[in-house]
Amino acid sequence: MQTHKPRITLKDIARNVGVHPSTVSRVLNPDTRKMVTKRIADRVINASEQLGYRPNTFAQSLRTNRSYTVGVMVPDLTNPAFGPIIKGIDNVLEQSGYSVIVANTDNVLEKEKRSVDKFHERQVDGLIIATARRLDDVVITCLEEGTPFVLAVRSTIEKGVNSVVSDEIVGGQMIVSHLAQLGHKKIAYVAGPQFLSTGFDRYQGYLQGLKNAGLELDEDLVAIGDAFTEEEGRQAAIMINANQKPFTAIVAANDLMALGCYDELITKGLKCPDDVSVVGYDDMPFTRHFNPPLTTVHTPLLVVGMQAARILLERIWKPEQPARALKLQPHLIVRGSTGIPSSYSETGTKVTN
Amino acid sequence: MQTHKPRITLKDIARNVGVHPSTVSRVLNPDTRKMVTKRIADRVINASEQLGYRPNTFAQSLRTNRSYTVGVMVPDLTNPAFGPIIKGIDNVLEQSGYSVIVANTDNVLEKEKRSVDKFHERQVDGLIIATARRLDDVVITCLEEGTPFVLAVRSTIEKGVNSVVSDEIVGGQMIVSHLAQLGHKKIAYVAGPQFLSTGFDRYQGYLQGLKNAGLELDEDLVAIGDAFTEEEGRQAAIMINANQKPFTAIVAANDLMALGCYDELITKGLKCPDDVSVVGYDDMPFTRHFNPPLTTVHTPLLVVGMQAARILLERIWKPEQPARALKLQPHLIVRGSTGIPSSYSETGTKVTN
DNA sequence: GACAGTTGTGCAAACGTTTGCAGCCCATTC
DNA sequence: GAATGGGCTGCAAACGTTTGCACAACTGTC
Repeated sequence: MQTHKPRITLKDIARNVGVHPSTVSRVLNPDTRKMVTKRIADRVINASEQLGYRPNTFAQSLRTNRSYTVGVMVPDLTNPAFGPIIKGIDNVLEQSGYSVIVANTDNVLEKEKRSVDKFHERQVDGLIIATARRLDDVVITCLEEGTPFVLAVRSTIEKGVNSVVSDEIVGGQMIVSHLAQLGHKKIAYVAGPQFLSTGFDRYQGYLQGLKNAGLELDEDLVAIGDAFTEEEGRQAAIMINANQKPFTAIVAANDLMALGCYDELITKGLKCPDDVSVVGYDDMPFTRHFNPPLTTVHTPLLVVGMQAARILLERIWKPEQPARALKLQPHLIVRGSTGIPSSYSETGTKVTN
Repeated sequence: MQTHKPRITLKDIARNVGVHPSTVSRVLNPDTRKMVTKRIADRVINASEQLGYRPNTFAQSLRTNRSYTVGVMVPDLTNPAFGPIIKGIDNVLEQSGYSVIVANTDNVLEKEKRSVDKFHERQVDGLIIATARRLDDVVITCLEEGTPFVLAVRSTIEKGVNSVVSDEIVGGQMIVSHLAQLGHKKIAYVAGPQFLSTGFDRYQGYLQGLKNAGLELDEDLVAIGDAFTEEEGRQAAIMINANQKPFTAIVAANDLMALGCYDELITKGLKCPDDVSVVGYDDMPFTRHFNPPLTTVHTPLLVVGMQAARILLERIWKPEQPARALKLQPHLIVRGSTGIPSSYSETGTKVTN
C-alpha cells in the first residue's frame, strides 16, 4: 500500500540523461534554458516528463529566498464580501504561479499579529491585508520590514501604502444625495467602527452629503457600531430609535448592518421603505434578494481582489516603485429599500406601536 | 531603506550562546528539548528570543518532508457556503500550526487538476477537497499517491475515503415530508448536477420522500441543472413551467437554485408561498433575509469545515487508520417560503400569468 | 598555427535545518 | 580504582536546488 513513490530529483534526471544536475536545473528553469544546447535540453525535458519530475519547492525556496506564496488576511470569511475578493486574488496570482495562504483573523488584533508572524515565518513573498485599521501596528511592521503588501478594501492613515479601495467618501455622498432627491430630510446614520477606514470614510461621506444637500446633522440620529455585523447594526438602530427623534431613512455603513436595521424596523412594526428607507454599502452577493431588495453602493469586490493582486505582483517584482493607492469608482444601486418619505416623518409620530 | 534585516539562524544563536547549532535545534524543538540540560536550554531560549529567531520553514521542510500546510480546493468562493467551511478549517488547523492554501477551481476539471498538482508540488501534508465529483480523477489520484485527504460536503462512489457531509438523503426526505404534511401533492424538483453527490443524493432523498408520502413521481416536474447556481435554478424552473403541469411546490437542490426559482416565479407572476412553496438546501448565510425567508435544510457548514480538518489531522498523524465517513445530521428550518397548497394547485390553472 | 573570444558544461558551495552516531564526562557500582 | 553505563553535546551528512566560477571545446581571425 502506502508506497509513497520515491521523489524524482534533478540528480535522477541528470543520471538518466548523462549530464550534470546543474545542467538539468538550467534547462528546467526558463530563464537559463538558452544557456544549454538545444539537443541536450530536449533530452532533459524528455526525461523530466518521462520520469514525472516535480521540483522540490522547499529546496528552491531555501536557495532563492522566494516562496511564490502570498498571504491574505481577512477579518471574517463568513462575511460573503470576502469570498469574491479572495477569488479575484487567487485568479490573478495563480496565473503567475503564486499560491495564496489565507488567514481568518476574526477581527481580533492578537490573531492578526499571529497570522502575520506566521506569514513571515513562511516567507511569503507578499501580503494582502483586508483587516487593516486606520492606524495599524501590523501595517507599520510590514512597512518597516520591507515586506511587499497591499491593503484591500481598507486604507490606513500612513502614506506610501499600496491599497485598493472603493471611493468611500464619494459613495457616502451618493447615498445621501439619492435620499435627499427623494425628499428625505431626516436621515439617520448607522456607522461602522471609526477605527476602520471604511467606517470612517463612509461616515465622512455621509456628513459631506448632508452638507451638499443643505441638511443639518442631528447627532441623535447617529449611532456607531463596534463591528460591521448584523447584530451591531441592529443595536445601533435600537439606540437611534431610543432617541425618539423622527427620521425617514437610515443609512447603514454596510449591507450587514443594514440587515440589522431591517430586523429592528420589523420589531418596531415599521415597513421599509414605506415608513423608513434603508441603504447599505458593498452590494455583497444576494442583496437583491433581500426583503426588500437593498439599495446599496456597489463595490466591485472581485475587481478589488484582482487589482490588489496585480499591484502586489508589481511590488514583488520591482519593490522600489512608489506606492499606488487605487480608488475604484463606486456605483449606487437603487433597489426596493428606498422610496419617498413616509407620513411617519411628516407627523413625527410612529404609525404603529 | 529596504534594509531587509539579515535572517537569524540557528548558527547565530549557537555562536551567541557558545554551543553547537544542533543543540540549539534540539532546544527549540519541543520533542527533543528534554535531551538538553535545563541550564543550557534556558540560555538558548533566551538568546533566541533576544535575537528574534524565526525558523526557516523551507529548511525545515526540506529536511523533514513536512510542510505544515494543507490545501483546500473549493469550486467557487463566490458561493457564500464556502466561506464558513474554510473558516472552520482554518480555525482548527491554525491551532495545530498548519497553514491553509486555498484554490478556487471554478468547477472546471482542468483547474482542479492543476491545483492538485500545485499542491503536490508544494508538498502539502494533506488536502481538503470540496470539489469532488461522484467519480473523480483527482480523488483517485490522491488515493493512489497516498496523500491524506478528506472530502468536505461531497462524497464519491469510491469506498475508503474520508469525508464529512450532511446526510443528504435524509435531508431530502425531510423536505418532502414537510411539504406533504402541509398538503402538497404535486411537488416539483429542481435538481443539481447528478455527477455531484450533493446533487444525486438530495434527489434520491426527494424520490424516497415521495415514496414515503405515497406520492407518484411525475418526471415532467423534474428538471436537472448543470450547476448549483442561481441561473441554472432559474432555467430548470423555466423548463418545468414549460411542461404545463400543475404543481404547488418546488424543491430546489440548494439555496442558490431556489433563488433562481424565486426569480422565475416572479416573472410568471406567481407568489411564494401563496401560489407555490419553495424549499432550498444548505441554509447558507442570510437565507432568512430572502423574500420570502427561505425554508431550507440547515447544513452546519462551519462544523463541516472543522470536522474535516480534524479528521485530516488524524490521518496526517496516523495514516494507517481506516477512513471515516462522517455524516452530520441535517435539520429542516421552516421559514416563510412554504405554506399550505394554493388554489392554484386545486384548479390546475394559473391564477395570474 | 597561435591567439582571442565565445559557447556550453561541470564543479562545488551554499541555503538552514534535523538527526544518527560517536564520544566525552560524570556518577554509580563492585 | 577500574569498569559499566547513562546523560549531554558535538560532528557531519543529508535534504534538493541554484549559481558563480573555472574550464574545456570550439569558432573565427590574422
